[in-house]
Amino acid sequence: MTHSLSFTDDYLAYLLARSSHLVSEQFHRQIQQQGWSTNYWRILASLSEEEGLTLTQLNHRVLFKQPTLSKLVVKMEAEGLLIRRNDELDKRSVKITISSKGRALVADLLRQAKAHEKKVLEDYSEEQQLLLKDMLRRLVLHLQD
Amino acid sequence: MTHSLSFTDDYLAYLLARSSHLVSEQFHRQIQQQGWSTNYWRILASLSEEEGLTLTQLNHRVLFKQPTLSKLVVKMEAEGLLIRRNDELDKRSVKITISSKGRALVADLLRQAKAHEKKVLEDYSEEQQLLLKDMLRRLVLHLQD
DNA sequence: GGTTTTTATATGAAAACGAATACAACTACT
DNA sequence: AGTAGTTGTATTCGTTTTCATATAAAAACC
Repeated sequence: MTHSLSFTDDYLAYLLARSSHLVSEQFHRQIQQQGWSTNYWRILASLSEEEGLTLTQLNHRVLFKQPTLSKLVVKMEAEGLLIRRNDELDKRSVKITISSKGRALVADLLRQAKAHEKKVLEDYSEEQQLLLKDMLRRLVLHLQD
Repeated sequence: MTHSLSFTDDYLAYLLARSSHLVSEQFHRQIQQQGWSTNYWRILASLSEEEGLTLTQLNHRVLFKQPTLSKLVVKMEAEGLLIRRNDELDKRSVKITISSKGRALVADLLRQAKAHEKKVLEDYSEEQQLLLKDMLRRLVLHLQD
């Protein structure tokens, strides 16, 4: 005997948008109170994992529009959070690397992010957490081709 | 023997943001090619389920910022997609109802959305789909208090 | 090699957004 | 009733985002 759901309560895109929003909400406020934008956080988190990404590669991770990222990255370089340099092999490309200042900042934010996630998931068993994340990872893999 | 994951590949907020983005992406393009904004879609979809929502209630569903929704709703009224009227009981409130024009549009979009979701999930078994959605629903419930 | 097409990034004008605030109406408290 | 605090919506204005396009380099084609 299944309970009948409204469209939105059974619509995957909405469930994802809503849960994504709810999970990130408080953390984003937390970051903003420290004077940092969530865009910076996403960019730095991505850069902290891989060295010398091009703008396009970085954009693939942060999911912005290309002109948005282009401008943000210029701004962040001016603030000393990252370094842009032209690729030797492909002279159209810009390679972006996190700076030591950026690294220090992101280390702090990473700690906060982990702490926040822990709190968000505190009522979930280890198993449930793994299951949830695993399903999402598979969904991402399935869709990003 | 667990495979070691990078931070982002194991960070719930990112997995949600990424899957949300991927799932919605194509459908949003599809809507935009028909000349409609994704904001309109979200608003109309919410309105189609409940009559006479106030701006605040609607905003709770569409997850915008209040000034954004306030402006959008005025614009949409001018386009005949919805009706705004003052609440009798609480004269501060604006009650928003979908119009017949809005209803016709959303009916079409709802069909497209369902078709799109079906395609997104076509490789998933019925069971997996239920499991995924159920976990997300529970996450939303858990977080929205 | 020259031409066309595609790819990577930047830029400028226009639109959208959002923080702060204003204002009006409601609630709670005395 | 009067006052203080809260809530619901609109508006202003500076910032951010985006569409469209430019530019330059690389790739593909003939």
